[in-house]
Amino acid sequence: MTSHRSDFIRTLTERGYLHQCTDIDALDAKAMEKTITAYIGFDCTAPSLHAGSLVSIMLLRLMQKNGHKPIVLMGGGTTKVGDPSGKDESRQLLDDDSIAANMAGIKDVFSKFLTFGDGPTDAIMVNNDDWLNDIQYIEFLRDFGRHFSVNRMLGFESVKLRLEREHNLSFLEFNYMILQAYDFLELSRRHGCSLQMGGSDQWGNIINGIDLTRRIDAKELFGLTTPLLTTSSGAKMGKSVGGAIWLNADMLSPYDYWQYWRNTEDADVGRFLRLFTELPLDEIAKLESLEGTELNEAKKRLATEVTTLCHGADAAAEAAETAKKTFEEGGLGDDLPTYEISKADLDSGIQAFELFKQAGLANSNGEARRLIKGGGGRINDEKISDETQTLTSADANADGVIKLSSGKKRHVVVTPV
RNA sequence: GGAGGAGUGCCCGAGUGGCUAAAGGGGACGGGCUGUAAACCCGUUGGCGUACGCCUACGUUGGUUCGAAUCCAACCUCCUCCA
Repeated sequence: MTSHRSDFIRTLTERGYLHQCTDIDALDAKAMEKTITAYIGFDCTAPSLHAGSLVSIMLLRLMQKNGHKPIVLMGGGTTKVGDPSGKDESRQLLDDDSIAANMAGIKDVFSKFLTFGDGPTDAIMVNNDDWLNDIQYIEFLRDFGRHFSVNRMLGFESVKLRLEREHNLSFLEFNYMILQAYDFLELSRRHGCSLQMGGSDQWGNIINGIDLTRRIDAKELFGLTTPLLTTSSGAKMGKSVGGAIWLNADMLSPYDYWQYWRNTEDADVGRFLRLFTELPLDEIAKLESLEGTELNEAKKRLATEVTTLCHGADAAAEAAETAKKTFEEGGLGDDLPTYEISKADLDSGIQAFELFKQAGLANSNGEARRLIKGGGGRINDEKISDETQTLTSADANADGVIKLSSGKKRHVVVTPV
C-alpha cells in the first residue's frame, strides 16, 4: 500500500474507511496543500439516523479533526423523490411535513459529532430543498438533462438491480441520480466543495456529480466511498432486538445503545474500534489481540467509547455501570427500562404473562405465554414455571420492585406506584 | 388498446374444493453449549380464552358451494409480448 502524506487520507486509510476513491493520490496531494471541503448527504426518511449512518458521520468528524471542512447535506429535496439505490422496491413517498419533522430530529445528532460555525473548518449544514424545490423543469432538462446518457444510467447498479429483478422503477426515482449529481455541482459552486463521500452504494451517484460538474464547470471533483458494513456473520449493521439502532436518545436509550455495541461479534471488534472510536491505533491493536473471555473487556471499551461520542461520557458510564450490575452482579442497574404499575392493580393480582405483555417484553398475551412456557421468562431471576402464576405486591424484592426478564439480555424493572 | 402471466403469513416460496392458521426455507424470538460472541443443536413463530373453542388471514369486492387460498365475475396492481 502506498502511504499517504496528508493526515486526512492517511488516517482514513489506516482506520478502514476507504472503499473506493476516484483519485486517491491527487486527493492526498490536495489535502496537503489546502483545506478540502467535502460533503455527505443524508436522507430524511426517519426521525433519527441509525447505526448504519455512523461510518459517514465518523468520517465527517475525522476530516474536520484533520483540518478540513465538512458539509452535512440534508436531503430535504431528494427525499421527496426517493433513492432507489440498493432497494428492491419504491419507498412510500413522504409528505413535506414529515420530512421537515424528520430533518429536525436528525439535526441534533450532528452537533454531537461536529463543530458548526463560520470558521474555515467549521461544519455547515445545508438542505438541498433550497435549490431543488425551485427548479424549472424544462430549463433544468435543457441545462443538465442533456449531459446524462440514459444508455449509461441503465448500466448503474441501482437501476440494473431493479430492472433485473423485474421490480418497477418509476421515472420519479430514475431522476434521483440526476438530482444528486446536481447537488454536487451546486455545492461546488456555492461552497467550493470538491469532494463527495458516502457509502459504497452511492458510488454511481457520486460519479454522476463529478461528471456533470466537469462537463459544465470544467472543474475536477473527487469522490470517495466507505465500505458497506455488515457484521462478520453477514448481518446488516444496525438492527437488534428492539429494532433499529437509532442515534437519538429518545428513540433508543443510551443503555440499549451501549448494549448493542457490547454484543459485537468477536471478529468485528478491531474493525469497529477503528471506525467508531477515536482510540489510537496501537491501543486498538492491543485490545483486539485479546482472546476468549478477555475480548469482552475490549467490547466493553468499544461500547463505552461509542456511547460517549453519541450520548456523552456520563450516559456511557451509567450504561456501563448498569450493565455491570445486571450481568456481572445479577442485580439491578439504574438504567434498565422501567414499567410503572399502579399499586392497586398489583395488589389485586396480575397474571405473569399479562405483566410481561404490559411491561413491553411481549407483543401479545400469546407471545408472553410462549416465552414463559419456553423457559425464557424470569421474575426476580427465578424461572417461571406457570405463566398464569399470579403476582402481587408480595412478589416485590427488597427494593420494592419486580424484575422481569425475557431471556438473558432483556430486563424490565416493574415499579409499583 | 390487444394477448398471456402473476399477487399467499415479517420475507422468499409450496399449495389448485374439505384432512390448511396454510409445506419448506430465511429471518426473528426462546432454550442448550459458551464469554451478554460466533458456529452448532433443540423449540417457538396470527389474535383472544389455561383446553375441546371463537375470531382474523391467502390483492379488493361480490358470487357458486354443505364447504373456497383453491371455482366464477368484476375491479386494482405488477410483469411479459403485441399495437
